[in-house]
Parts: sequence; structure tokens; C-alpha cells
Amino acid sequence: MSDLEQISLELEARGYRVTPSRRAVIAAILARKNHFAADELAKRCRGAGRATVFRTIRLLSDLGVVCRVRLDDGSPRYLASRSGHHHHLVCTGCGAVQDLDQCAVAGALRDVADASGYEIEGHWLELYGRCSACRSSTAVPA
Amino acid sequence: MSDLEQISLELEARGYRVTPSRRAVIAAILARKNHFAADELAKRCRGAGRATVFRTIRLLSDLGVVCRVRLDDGSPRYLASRSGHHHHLVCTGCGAVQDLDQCAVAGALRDVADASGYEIEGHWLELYGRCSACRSSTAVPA
DNA sequence: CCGGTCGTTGATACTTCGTCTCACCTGAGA
DNA sequence: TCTCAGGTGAGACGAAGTATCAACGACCGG
Repeated sequence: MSDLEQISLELEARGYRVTPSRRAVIAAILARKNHFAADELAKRCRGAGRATVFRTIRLLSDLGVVCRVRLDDGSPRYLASRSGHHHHLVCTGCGAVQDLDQCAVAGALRDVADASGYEIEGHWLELYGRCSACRSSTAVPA
Repeated sequence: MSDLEQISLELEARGYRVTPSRRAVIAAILARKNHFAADELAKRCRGAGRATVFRTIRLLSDLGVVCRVRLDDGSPRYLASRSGHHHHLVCTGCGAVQDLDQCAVAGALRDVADASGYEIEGHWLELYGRCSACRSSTAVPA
């Protein structure tokens, strides 16, 4: 079963209709190898208006199919990704995004909670770096 | 020496002029007990235009006097804060922001770097929770 | 004192990201 | 077939921030 069908079933299971517009947006997202800007997807995605693209992205992000990443400079991007709590490691060179399996802060949160008296409800973490390919390609630039 | 003078000296030391507009923005920031939106500061801050407020905030953030916090919903706020690498713990109830001394992920970064082959250059972390005051005030709401 | 240079300013236009509104469409069920 | 809720798209809107550009003003050399 293709990802598109999988996601369509998921949508139906939750009572959403699988319309041509939504299929177009989902297909456009799945065609992306890397992260994308919502507006850019909207421009490229014939078959769905801007509002629908944004709505569908939000829908898919509720489903856990898409997640939002903030780049180094704070600009938002989206990414077809797995669901559940995880973080991203973004290459500042090529933009590649790698999922991190373990939550790097889970342990430290307890200490922070104890020390601060806060009840920690959530957190946001992004890591930035250079992937091995980018590092080797610019290791000896001149 | 007041914070305002301290910051003014810092600006001068870096070759920036300390103009009435800048003093007004800095004073407005220092008067804030909590985080603030740049636009809101611009509206409230007589004596400096919107562009100047944004420019000054950026300047101060380069100096490390001000830092940017993202709230739970992603909206950006600014905060007079100490310089150097640190993170924030934001109360989702009252908006209070607490600086975290130790970087909660410093240790985990090495593991991630090893496992991923990335060279980690930076990271962004925000923690969200409820401060003890907010917890006790809503502990028995009815 | 004059004039030039250069940092700074503020009004305003613009960009980006995202939501809201509203009229219209569509498809499923009575 | 009728009805109605869900979905759509165009476009207005709002927030956040940057770019542009003419004007201002402090300093400096003559």
C-alpha cells in the first residue's frame, strides 16, 4: 500500500473526506525528499488553493504525518515525518533533516522540574549541524 | 550604575551611538518585568519608530542583553536577559520566564553527534510548564 | 563656520507565514 | 430530489519582521 493510500485511510478513519485537493497536497508532500515551505508547496501544488494547502498541512500535522521544523534562522518548514514525540537534526549546509530517536532532554527535564518547581508540560528542541557529506565536501575548500 | 547606563557604555564600546531613540527603547525594555512582543513595545514606546524598535532589539540581542523566546504557540517574544548560552522555562499559565543555568542537552549532544555523523553547531531549546504559583492557584479550581 | 561623511531615524512599502471570511461546491443521506 | 454539513478557493486580514529612502545630525577637516 502506498503512503498516499495509507494516509487516505487514516483520514477516512477519522471522519475526514479524502478529496482531490487533499490527495493533491498529500502527493505533493510525499514527493518532497526534504523539508518545504508551506507557501512554496501552495505555489507548486496545482489542484489546491493556498488556504487548502495550509489547512491540509495542519490536518496532516494533527495526524502526525507531517511535522514542523524551524530552521536555524527561525523560518518554518514542514516535513513528511513519523508521528510521536521526536526531534530533528537539521543540516545547515544542505538542509537535510534527520529524525532523532531518543529525546535528548527527557532525563534532564526531571532535574529541571525539581530545581525550578515547574511542572514541565512540553518542550521544543531543534539541533543544527553539518552532516557528514557537507563536512567532507567543504573540508578542504581551497 | 544603572542597567541603562551599563548598556549605553556597552553600545559605545562597540562603536554604536547612544541616541535618544535607543535610550527610549532600552528604557522601555528594562521597564518590562516579563517578556514582550516587539510590535507591542513599538506601539507603547513613544520616541522611537517601529523600525527603530526592531533594529534596536536586534542590536541588543547581538549584545546579549535581550533574547528571543518562542512561546508555546510559536509566537516570538523578547526578554531582557543575561548573555551567554542558556535556555528558558516558560510558564504557560502566567508567562513567567525562568532562565536555566545549565544547558540540559549539552551531554546528549555528544551522543547525537557520534551516532549521526553530524557536527553539531547549535541548538534551540525551550521548555514549557506551569510555575508553582500557577499550579497552586488552579490546583482546586472549584 | 562650512561642508562632507556616515551612522541613525522614521514613514512606509513589502515579504512571509498563517488564519479568517464568505460564497460556492459537492456528495451522502433522508 | 432536497438538504445540509464538510470542503474549497479567492482574497482580505493580521502578525512579525525587513528593505528602502529621504532626511537628520554628530563629528571632522579645512
